Amino acid sequence: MRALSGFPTDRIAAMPKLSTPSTASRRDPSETGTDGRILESAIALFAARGFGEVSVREIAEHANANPAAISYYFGAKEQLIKQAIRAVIAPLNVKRLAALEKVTAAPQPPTVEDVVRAMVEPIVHGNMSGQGREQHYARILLLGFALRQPFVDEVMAEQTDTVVSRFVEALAKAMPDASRASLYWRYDFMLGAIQHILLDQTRGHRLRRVSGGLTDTDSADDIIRELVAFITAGMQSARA
Amino acid sequence: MRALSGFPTDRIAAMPKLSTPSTASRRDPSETGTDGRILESAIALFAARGFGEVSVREIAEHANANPAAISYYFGAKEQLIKQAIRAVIAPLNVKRLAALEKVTAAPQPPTVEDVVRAMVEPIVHGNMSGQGREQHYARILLLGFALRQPFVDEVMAEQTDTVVSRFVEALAKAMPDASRASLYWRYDFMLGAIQHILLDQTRGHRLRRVSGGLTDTDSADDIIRELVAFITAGMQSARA
DNA sequence: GTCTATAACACGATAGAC
DNA sequence: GTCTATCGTGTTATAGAC
Repeated sequence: MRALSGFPTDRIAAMPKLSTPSTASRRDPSETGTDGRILESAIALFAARGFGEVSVREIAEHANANPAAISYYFGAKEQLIKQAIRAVIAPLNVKRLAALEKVTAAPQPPTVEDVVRAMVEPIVHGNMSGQGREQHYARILLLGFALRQPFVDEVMAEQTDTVVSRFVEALAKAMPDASRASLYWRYDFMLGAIQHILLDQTRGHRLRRVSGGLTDTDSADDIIRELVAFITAGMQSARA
Repeated sequence: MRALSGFPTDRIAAMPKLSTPSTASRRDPSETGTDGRILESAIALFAARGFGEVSVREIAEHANANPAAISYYFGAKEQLIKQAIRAVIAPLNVKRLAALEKVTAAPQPPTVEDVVRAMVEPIVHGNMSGQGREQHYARILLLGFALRQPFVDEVMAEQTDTVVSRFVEALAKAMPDASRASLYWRYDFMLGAIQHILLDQTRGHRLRRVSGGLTDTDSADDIIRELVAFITAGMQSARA
């Protein structure tokens, strides 16, 4: 029997060296150094199998590093998880906000579809590109939700709070008659729909199977087309 | 440091006694016996903290049973997880199908909203009732997705495949002009939106926080009203 | 049928040499 | 800055007494 271990919840290992001044964001790991390799391995392995199911030993091995290097660079496993979540979400947020900027820069207000596309396209393309950290977005986010630990909520809030408000603001411009409350609800529904369909790949293509092959959940174009149509219509519902 | 262990992936413990003939469904645990108490404890603890984060020792302790009793009744932890998933999904499926039956029994075809309500209301009420196994639906489902193990896909398929086809069938009656492919896509988006909003409670009421209190994610009525409006409109999108 | 006791093993973290 | 060796603790699963 192989025992799969998790991470500590009742003790926080002291972080050596790197002084962490104020916020949760410590120094970014270098791209090419040992710390960068560890982070990259951690993201890939976590995404594939889960935070608790992957041991730091295994991560070190995959990164051609020593187990002790993880403690050295990241302190405890919890910090490594936090960094992994941040490293996956951050680049996607840059793209999302850039896409939103583009559609809200014009003098005339954006359409609902413009705003929805600014959310959908970067996520779907990033998640399905097959390269880069963003390809693990849906899985890492899911694992973060599943973990249900305060430190996850912290890093999520740190990374996404401004994205939410910027998008809701843009939606309000596109739909001046909608209540702010409804826009927040619908923003959440949008994220849920996107997140869920992107996971179909890692769930044995369940939707493709039950639909008898009518849906190709490996096609980014199909997913985007269907998501945008559904969400745009949902956003503009007159009722509620 | 507390090591949080998972479950075996490379060996399946032999199942004593209970001969398991063909399918995955062994004998149902009794309601009141030791096996029933273990299952109930497992569901509650798993839902709260995750499959890998809860040990069988802890489950046994919570159920006032002996650790060995879990091996005796369920074999390995994996079987206990499987039973827990089944026990949470099954009663909800009964309610969903009953609600669907109700709206499709009439001679005239159901409206889209009728069908959407038949999906949304049982899940939201079940999940937010604060009692019964269904209250753990969203969490257990999420944890099953996160686990990404074939045996999870099996039990999910066993439990939900007929639900999908029945609902898509009903949607087709309500929207005779929509393509079957689009209905499958949209069914999946619907589930994603429902699943995601129900998790807000266990994520520190993130939506309520970012919306400045405009959204009450503890109100089943509010959630249902907003979900039904969004999904019904999304289902009827003309494009894509 | 239920429990005690334990086997066999993996984990995270770190001390200390280099 | 990196590695070896190890500590202490947790885990699942089971053998064998009752």
